[in-house]
Amino acid sequence: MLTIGAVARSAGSKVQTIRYYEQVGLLKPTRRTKGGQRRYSVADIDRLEFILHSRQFGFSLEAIRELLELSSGARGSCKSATNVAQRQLNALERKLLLLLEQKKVLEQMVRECPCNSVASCQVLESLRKYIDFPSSNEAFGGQNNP
Amino acid sequence: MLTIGAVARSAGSKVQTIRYYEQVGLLKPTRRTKGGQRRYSVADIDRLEFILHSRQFGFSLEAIRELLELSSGARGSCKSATNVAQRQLNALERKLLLLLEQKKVLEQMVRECPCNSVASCQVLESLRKYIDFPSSNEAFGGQNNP
DNA sequence: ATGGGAGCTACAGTGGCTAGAGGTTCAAGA
DNA sequence: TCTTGAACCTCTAGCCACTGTAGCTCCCAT
Repeated sequence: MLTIGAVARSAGSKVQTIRYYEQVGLLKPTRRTKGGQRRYSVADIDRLEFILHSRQFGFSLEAIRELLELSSGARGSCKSATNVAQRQLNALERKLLLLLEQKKVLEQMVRECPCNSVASCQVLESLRKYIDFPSSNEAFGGQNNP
Repeated sequence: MLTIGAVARSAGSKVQTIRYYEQVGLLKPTRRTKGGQRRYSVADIDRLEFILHSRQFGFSLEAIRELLELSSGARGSCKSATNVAQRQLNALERKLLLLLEQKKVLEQMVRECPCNSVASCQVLESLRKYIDFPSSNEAFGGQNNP
């Protein structure tokens, strides 16, 4: 039975994040002391770690909700979990293509800039003239960077 | 002198986005009709396109503000613009490393899953057991995915 | 009994838009 | 000139996944 602070330290997350996961229903409400403080069991901690690991792969909280349900064995199969992972992988690949393209063009911009005057700055010039690269308007659910 | 709708169509953005950029000060308030509707000059449109191009490279609105100021030639040099671009490139590279690592592990998970039973699902198993990969806590300013 | 670190709730803010409500304006056609 | 109705206007709320703060209360060691 650990306090929320101890759990946060050992899992490498923040206290607020844990409370947030409870608030949005990813973690079940834990046991509480008389005074209302949360106390965590091993099962609670396992569930939190599952969530944190999943977040590391960029799974959205919605996807994690799905994975947790599958993991608890209530319904669905391994196939469903693999589907969720595959969807994530597809999104990841689209994102990667986009970023690689960005990188390529940015590198060229920086490389080609003579850095003499603003008037002839290659970076600024490119940004003024730049025309869309192909695979731009892709959906990629909520990767955000903490 | 174009309407906001015409500008949005031709630039491939949304009307709300343009108004938003004005609201946060990236676009200067434009000329208005007697009735209060915005009308855009060529210079206004150039500025908008500069912003949209920059967004395509993942520059934050804050960075774009800086680039716009440099672009207008008020102060700063080409070197500063290149610095901004270089910073973006560095962030991009960190992000790419992270995503590539994610991809590698996700692929392995999916590949190795026998998809027979939930009990032995490789995906779920990995998420339960997974331990941090190295370069995780990197800051990468507000790439978000529209 | 007391001090203080750690917990609690509730709410506001982040970035970069996006969507909707509810009202006004503009320009083309009758 | 009048009438449509599409397009404009402002304002506000919502998205995601947290993070930070204010102003409390609790728990435990001394």
